[in-house]
Amino acid sequence: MSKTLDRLSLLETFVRIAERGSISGAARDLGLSQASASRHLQELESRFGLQLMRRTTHSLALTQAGLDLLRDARSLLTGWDALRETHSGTDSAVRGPLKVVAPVALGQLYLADIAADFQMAHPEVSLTWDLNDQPIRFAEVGCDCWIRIGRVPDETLVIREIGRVERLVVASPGLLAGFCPVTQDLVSGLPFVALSPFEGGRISLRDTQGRDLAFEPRISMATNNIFAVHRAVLKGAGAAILPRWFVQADLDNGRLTDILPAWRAAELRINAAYLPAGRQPKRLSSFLRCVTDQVALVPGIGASEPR
Amino acid sequence: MSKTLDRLSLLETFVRIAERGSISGAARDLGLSQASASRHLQELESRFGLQLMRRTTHSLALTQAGLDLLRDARSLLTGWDALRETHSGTDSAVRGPLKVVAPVALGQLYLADIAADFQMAHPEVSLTWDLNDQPIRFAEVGCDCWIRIGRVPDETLVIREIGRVERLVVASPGLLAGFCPVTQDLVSGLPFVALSPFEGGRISLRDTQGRDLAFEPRISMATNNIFAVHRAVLKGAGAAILPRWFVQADLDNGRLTDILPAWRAAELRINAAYLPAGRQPKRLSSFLRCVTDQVALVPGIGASEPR
DNA sequence: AGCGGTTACGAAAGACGTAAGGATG
DNA sequence: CATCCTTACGTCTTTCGTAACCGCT
Repeated sequence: MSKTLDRLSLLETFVRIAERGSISGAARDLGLSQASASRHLQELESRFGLQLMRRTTHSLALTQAGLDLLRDARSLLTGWDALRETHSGTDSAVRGPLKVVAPVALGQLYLADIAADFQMAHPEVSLTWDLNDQPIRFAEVGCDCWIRIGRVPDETLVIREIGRVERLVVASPGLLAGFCPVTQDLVSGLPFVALSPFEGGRISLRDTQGRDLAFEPRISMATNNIFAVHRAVLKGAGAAILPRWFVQADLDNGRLTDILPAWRAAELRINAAYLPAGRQPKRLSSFLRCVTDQVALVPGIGASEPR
Repeated sequence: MSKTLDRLSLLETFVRIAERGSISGAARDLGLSQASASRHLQELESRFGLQLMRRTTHSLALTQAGLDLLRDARSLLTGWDALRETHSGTDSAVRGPLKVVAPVALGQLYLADIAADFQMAHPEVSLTWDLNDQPIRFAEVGCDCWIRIGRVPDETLVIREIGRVERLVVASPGLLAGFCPVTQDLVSGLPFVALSPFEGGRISLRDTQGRDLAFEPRISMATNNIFAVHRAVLKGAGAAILPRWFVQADLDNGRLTDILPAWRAAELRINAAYLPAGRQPKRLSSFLRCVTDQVALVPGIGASEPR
């Protein structure tokens, strides 16, 4: 067992191997020979006295121990990165790779603009913008920041609320022809277009005075894609609960109507999650600040206090 | 500039040099030659491109940059330590050095017992138990856990409440001869022995129903030592506000009286502070758990929820 | 003069890449 | 059979300790 091999380098190699699922790939990335990368991994295993990856000739799989280590290793490396940035004599700019995972719909509209602005404000940042609504295995995926609507299913991450989604009940004027004006009683008779996952088949609303209203709508159509919901609602296939930021333009030009202006579905939190490390690299803290600030300007997204 | 020297080792050497205030001393500690330790420091400075310590031939002084780095370096090293412990194949026991700074009075009585019990429960831990009521410069001192009554003057630390000090107004039966029973009105006529720092010369009490009572007592004696207060109060030099944990025995055997049983001075928080690192080494998390649990058993110290 | 930090030098350790070996889909 | 990981080997980098050098107190 060697004594002098840089411990952080060992972790870097390990993390890269885990990300790429390949020793030779990681070696290419890091400018090492395959042999070196392989040795690094062995060295790490030998130091910890446990197997991190199970090797079958043509594939690598993290062991449970490896999976556990992966998260902590990333956290530590982030810590080093931040330390290096904070204490480098030459004032370092915001730079380096930054991988963000965000929800599809939000991420391809407003957030995409914000992300693009951020990148252009910091040209030395190399931004990876992955849109994905599914829970990700943060530790394995190697991302720096995960933006998610609603609960973040990972207790090991630091969660920070960056906004809230105001949701309202909308429908096209056509659909409403026979219902005008819509009352609380009549709304339960409307067909609804549901955006999956749709919890329990019930819609729960609350009005400005805190009163509750719940009913089980007739679902005319269900889809997991918000744009499909949108088209269906425009055509009059049903009413729907949609985020204000998504339908604001339609409300303005009259293609959709907020049919129960006093009533709102529960707000959803927009959370940003990242690894706990003593400090964050500038590119991440800067990105979070940027997103938080910009998101607050989007109609129907109440901002939370920056911390 | 070398490329392969272990980055964490560099930081370790730097931290040790800063703690010892001497390169040769640190070298001895770490089992290196003076030359190596010196080179490590130079190497670190060269990598960061700034001067960490100002050397005059016979003394070392941290520069501001060095001071800043010190804290983050410790945090990172703690992170490595925790990672190594968490992921070592051979199940690691609670072990290693642990330096705690605690308040003098609390630290030489109940807390000393708790600390001793902890050490005996974990013989492989080498415990340094420094008692000090003054604010310490955490980053420089190199301690792992700082227990302090009241506010912890360091925003970079993680604070955790481990208990609260209930304080009551006590006096010796002798002093009370002419005042028995003591009423709210009469108490302001009593001489008081003050425990410095004594805020603003005023005593503020609150009763069980939330009513306030404040007065400016005549101070017969002021000292920063709680044992001196204790002796003076026993002899009848005045009443005093003292923690319940400190006077419980005297109350039980009648040498002191809780003269206003319905009234209490504001509770003081007992806080534990430590460096933010992703995870804590077992010896620290284990110590915190032990202290929190044990402190809850001391009369007059309300425990907070463990997290 | 003594103590402590820095620099020079030779020796030893070890990390790297190349290349060969072996296993799997 | 192509790909990918591991192992062996020779080279070369780099680090280490010793020891001489230099500056303060």
